[in-house]
Amino acid sequence: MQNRLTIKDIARLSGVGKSTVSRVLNNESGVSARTRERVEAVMNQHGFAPSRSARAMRGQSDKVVAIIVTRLDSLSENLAVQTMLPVFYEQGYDPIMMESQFSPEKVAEHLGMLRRRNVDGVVLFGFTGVNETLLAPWQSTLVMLARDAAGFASVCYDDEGAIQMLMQRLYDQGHRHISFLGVPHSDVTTGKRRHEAYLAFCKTHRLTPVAALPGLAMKQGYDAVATVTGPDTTALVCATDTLALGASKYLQEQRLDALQLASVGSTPLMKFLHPEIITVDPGYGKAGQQAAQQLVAQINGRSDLQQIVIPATLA
Amino acid sequence: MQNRLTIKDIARLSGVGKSTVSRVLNNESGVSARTRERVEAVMNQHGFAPSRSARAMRGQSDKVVAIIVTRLDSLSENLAVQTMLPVFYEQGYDPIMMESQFSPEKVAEHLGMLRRRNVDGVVLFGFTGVNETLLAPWQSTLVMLARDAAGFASVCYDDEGAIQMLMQRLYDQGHRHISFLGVPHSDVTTGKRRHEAYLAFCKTHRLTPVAALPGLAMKQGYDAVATVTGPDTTALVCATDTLALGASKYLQEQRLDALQLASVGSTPLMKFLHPEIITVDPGYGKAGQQAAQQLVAQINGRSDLQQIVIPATLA
DNA sequence: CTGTTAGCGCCTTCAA
DNA sequence: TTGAAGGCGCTAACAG
Repeated sequence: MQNRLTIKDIARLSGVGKSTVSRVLNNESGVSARTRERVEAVMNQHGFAPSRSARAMRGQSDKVVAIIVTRLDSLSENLAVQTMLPVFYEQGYDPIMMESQFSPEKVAEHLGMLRRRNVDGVVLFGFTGVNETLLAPWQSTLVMLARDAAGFASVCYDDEGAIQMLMQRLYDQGHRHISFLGVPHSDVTTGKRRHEAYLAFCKTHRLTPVAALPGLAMKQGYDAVATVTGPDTTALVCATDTLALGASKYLQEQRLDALQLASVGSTPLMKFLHPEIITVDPGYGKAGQQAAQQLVAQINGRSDLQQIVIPATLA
Repeated sequence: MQNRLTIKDIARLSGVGKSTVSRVLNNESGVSARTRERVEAVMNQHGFAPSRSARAMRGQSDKVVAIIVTRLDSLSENLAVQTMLPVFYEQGYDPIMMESQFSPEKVAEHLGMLRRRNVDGVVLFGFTGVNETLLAPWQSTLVMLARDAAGFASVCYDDEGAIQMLMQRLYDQGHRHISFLGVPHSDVTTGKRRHEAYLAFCKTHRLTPVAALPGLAMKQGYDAVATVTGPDTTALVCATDTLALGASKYLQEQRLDALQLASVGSTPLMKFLHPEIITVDPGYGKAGQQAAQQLVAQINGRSDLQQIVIPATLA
């Protein structure tokens, strides 16, 4: 890049010493109001911006964080990332993005690179298989999203609450034969917790649970519908919007209009394509914002490792 | 971060001078094989990684690039970003992501920040309204995607080719009343070019063009279908997958199964949800990769400003 | 081939 | 309240 100004230039231009400029730059006390004003004037006039790398070198911090999403095209994760970006920018952090593609190896690889690169912190969208020992070095500078792990800060969704809300709503509407489409228990949050919340509700309300846990993919939802719907089934709860999309396609093809779908996750796509599906918003946006704030606070040593749970809301 | 090793440490540990270590680090010639091996051994043994900020300061380059997408949840842009990330990592660049949300002001804001940050280069997903004078300072370090602009490097899709392929396919299947759903001409590529390619094909083949250019949104596609379909319409070409999704929903609701849909953009979601739609792949993945490579080449002064066009392929 | 020396832009003592 | 000097980790001259 071109000849950028340095504090030395600003110092010369405003007739003071380098250190005074530095003090002004960092809002340090011990500079007379007049001097400060003058220096600031010169800075603005020339659009001066201090060199990041030079500051980083002295301060030991690059002001860089990483966001590791599972997939760039995850609708829910997108909503979370959308809200965290502004937070990071505002705080002067450069957020670099990476994709894990649900592969623990990729995470390991990425974290290795991030460590070598001396990054300040990481937001990691959790998934089944992330090895916690791998994360150990990041304990104080990592925020996990969508999952919790002992000893790590995290921002989770209210899995139980979300399912409960959907079930209650369906129950109130008179449904008594509600099936469930979910994810295997190896996935603790989206899989186990949501399924168990479903079972718990059934038990409490004396309903007969009928569930399948095929996985996260649309196709899996599509294929599994038949296995959980019988002649008297009136409603179907899906653990994720992706599953619901798959299920919905199946129902449409089979002309099973009568079956009421419900699902966790109300993304814009879902709401447009299938406004008839009852959805609950797990609070993706809020989660992203919270995660970013939590990470920044941790980096600055202004916060303990918190385990935050975002409340769900009926959409 | 902790006490990381420096080249000075490595030098001491391997009994050579700092500059020798530096030479090894940068694969410079003029180091005896034996010395090189020894130094490399020490480096590996200690997992040494040079300080980015120090190098940046010396070299005037932070090795940081920015990717400005229009929206994080754009399916097509996601596909492109997915392929460019690995390229940047491999070349040692940190890619930071930003969202323009189709707002020229946001772009201006982001570019300003990036300039102050002294970023090395930018990949910008173009859209209607991006002010070219705004981009002037980035002329040599910017690659525009999905649009071209005089004086800038760009990677574009083959708009004419894509539409032509769809039309030809439909024509071959016997369709003679093919309508078109597109985007206003203020959008030069997705709007004007695709529409004109449609018109051109109609002219050549003596078809009567029936078109509407509502915009990019799903809802707009949904709403506009009725205006371009009559009793004898047998096919409908959509300029984007988003429009096709909207149109498809309308057709489904109206039970207009007979109408053959076709669209530019074959994203995974489309292919799952509507395999019956004829799609053409504009080459999003390839485009991302090319854009990243082009940008890196430009940054290193190894390339002129090229205007690349990605060939489309029937999916 | 290899070591020494001098900064890059900034922050941090230490004197004045 | 201020300026001068030193050094962060690295690279680029210049000597050996």
